[in-house]
Amino acid sequence: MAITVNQIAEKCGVSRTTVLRALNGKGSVGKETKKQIMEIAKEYNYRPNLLARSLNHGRTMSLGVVTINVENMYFVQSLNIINKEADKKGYFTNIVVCDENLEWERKLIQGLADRQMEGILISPLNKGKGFEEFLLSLNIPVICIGNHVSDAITTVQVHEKTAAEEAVDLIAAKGYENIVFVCPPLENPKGINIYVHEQRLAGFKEGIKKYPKLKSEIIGKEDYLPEIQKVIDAKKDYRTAFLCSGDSYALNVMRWGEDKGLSCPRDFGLMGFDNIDMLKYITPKLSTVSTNLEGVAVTAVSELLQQIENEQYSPKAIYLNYQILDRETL
Amino acid sequence: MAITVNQIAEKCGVSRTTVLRALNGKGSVGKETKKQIMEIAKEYNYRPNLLARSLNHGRTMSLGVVTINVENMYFVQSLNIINKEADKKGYFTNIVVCDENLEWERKLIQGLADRQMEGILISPLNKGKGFEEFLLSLNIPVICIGNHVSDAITTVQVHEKTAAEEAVDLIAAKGYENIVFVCPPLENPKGINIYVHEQRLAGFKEGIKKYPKLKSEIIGKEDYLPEIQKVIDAKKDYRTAFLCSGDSYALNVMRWGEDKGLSCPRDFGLMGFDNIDMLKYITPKLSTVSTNLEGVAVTAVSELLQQIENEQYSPKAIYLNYQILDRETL
DNA sequence: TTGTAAGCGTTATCAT
DNA sequence: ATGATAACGCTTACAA
Repeated sequence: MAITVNQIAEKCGVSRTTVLRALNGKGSVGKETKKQIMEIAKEYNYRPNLLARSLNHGRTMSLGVVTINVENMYFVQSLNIINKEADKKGYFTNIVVCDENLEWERKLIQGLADRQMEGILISPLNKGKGFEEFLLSLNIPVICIGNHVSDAITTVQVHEKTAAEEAVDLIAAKGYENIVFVCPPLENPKGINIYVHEQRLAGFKEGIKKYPKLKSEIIGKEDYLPEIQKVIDAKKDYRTAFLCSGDSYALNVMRWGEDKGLSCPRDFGLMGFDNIDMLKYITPKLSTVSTNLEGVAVTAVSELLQQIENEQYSPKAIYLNYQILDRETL
Repeated sequence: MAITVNQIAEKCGVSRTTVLRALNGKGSVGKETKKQIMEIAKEYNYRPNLLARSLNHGRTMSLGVVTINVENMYFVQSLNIINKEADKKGYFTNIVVCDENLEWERKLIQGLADRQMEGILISPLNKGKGFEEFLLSLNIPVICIGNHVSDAITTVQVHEKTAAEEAVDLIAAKGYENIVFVCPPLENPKGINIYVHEQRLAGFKEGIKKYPKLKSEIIGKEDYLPEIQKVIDAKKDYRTAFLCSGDSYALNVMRWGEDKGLSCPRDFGLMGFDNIDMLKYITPKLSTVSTNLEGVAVTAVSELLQQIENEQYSPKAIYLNYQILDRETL
């Protein structure tokens, strides 16, 4: 459908080399010849076929990004930033979405690699040795955001563990006597990568050690609202706060509370993780931990490009600063 | 870095044709030869270069999707659906994001076309004759979602105009005496495509005609909250409802109200458009119009694939059903 | 069973 | 100023 250099050459009765010179402005071309070439090119709306070009000089100048279901919107937010940063350096960003399915994720990553993306950014759902080998077999730089897969693959993250410790500090300082950590299932039957949650949990456990009088509990179930209910029902004369490993959990708890006529911080304290964008629409303002999405995205892209452009690179673990946001729910 | 058919052929001392036959399981290959080829391929993790393959048979089996800033999340929601539908038919989906910038949008679309996407899905920010010509110059099928660009380009949408009329009916039936339509700036200095809002506005105007006693007003400013304030301040003895052309507007109004100690429906009625996913986290439950994101996405993909696969196709305007959702804010 | 040759659209090198 | 040729990696006839 689209016109090619060869076709232009034929129409103009010159060789394709001449056409190229005219089009790309390199080398010298007869004035009249050039004019005619440019006219035809314009008329038929010539555009270079980037597949062919890439095939030729072995570079696509494209990055692949695997993102997940909108539920976990904290990653979706980064897409714009990634796109902008990549563009600054002349790279095109190809995003694919993976609806929380391990097999799909691999399939999509493979699809990106097969399409010759020069590097891949991913907040992985998969984990383990097999996945590590898979990523390494791609033979292109891969950067993990948040979730860690292996030391052989660069991860950009915030120090979730100490963030959780500080969150505990804050909650304790506010005078809560019982603190409940809410996170995804830890037994994790599906084998999903919940590294960040594990880190936060570790931080939580570490954090409460400092407060021997503090009661604590961990809720790590798919169906966590009934457990929350139990906690509230059992509530005696002490104040309880829920520290949720992810703002969505916290929002669900908040919504659940509203249905029961409970509000925070009056009836219980509530704190999330991630500081997702939609929080600005939520009342009361959720206290949370900002995991610095923007910084992580910028760093991840810059690191990826570095790995692409330097023949030699070594995997790293990069930590960015987080921020404890004490707002209205504690 | 990755191994190619030629390299395998060389290693095995056969021609690349033989290697291809072994790899693709077509034609007959000597048992031993095949075994050796497969081993080398496995060892070096051979994967066909899809750029080369596409270049060869003129098909990429890929779709491009242009999506916008997460603010307008109503489109982001569709991505998963689009991806799944495309995959069912064997297509790969490449998403790019455009942060509300007219130039960027064109650039990204061109980038997708240059990379030989076979079709493009877009909820366009651009509009007008120039943009229409641009899209047509791509020479590949383009489907617009929501916003209309030209009759020469297929649009999939819901009937926003009648939806707005019905919304007015609902609000009037609830006994409101003053109804204020909130939408983006209509003078629209940036030349952004606000077709859906224009349609809704038209529906609003049509709708109120049926209720001569109903007071009404239109707020179409970037900075609309002060105008809302004025409406509330001027409020006499009649009940006011805000019909917002987009749930984000409604949520902002709700948040604004909360800051002022006002709540709906006690102090004013509130209704949105789109039924974006995050509404489930919002209290009180926002009354809104479901613009059937899922249906639109599925239809758009199926229509796009049809246009890709049939040489001859004619642009259409496809309308899907919407749904008035009367919840708690009216 | 295996190989040769041409082609997809672009680019780079070397001649004329 | 212009052209011929080979190359990128894969595919598909068409031989041998």
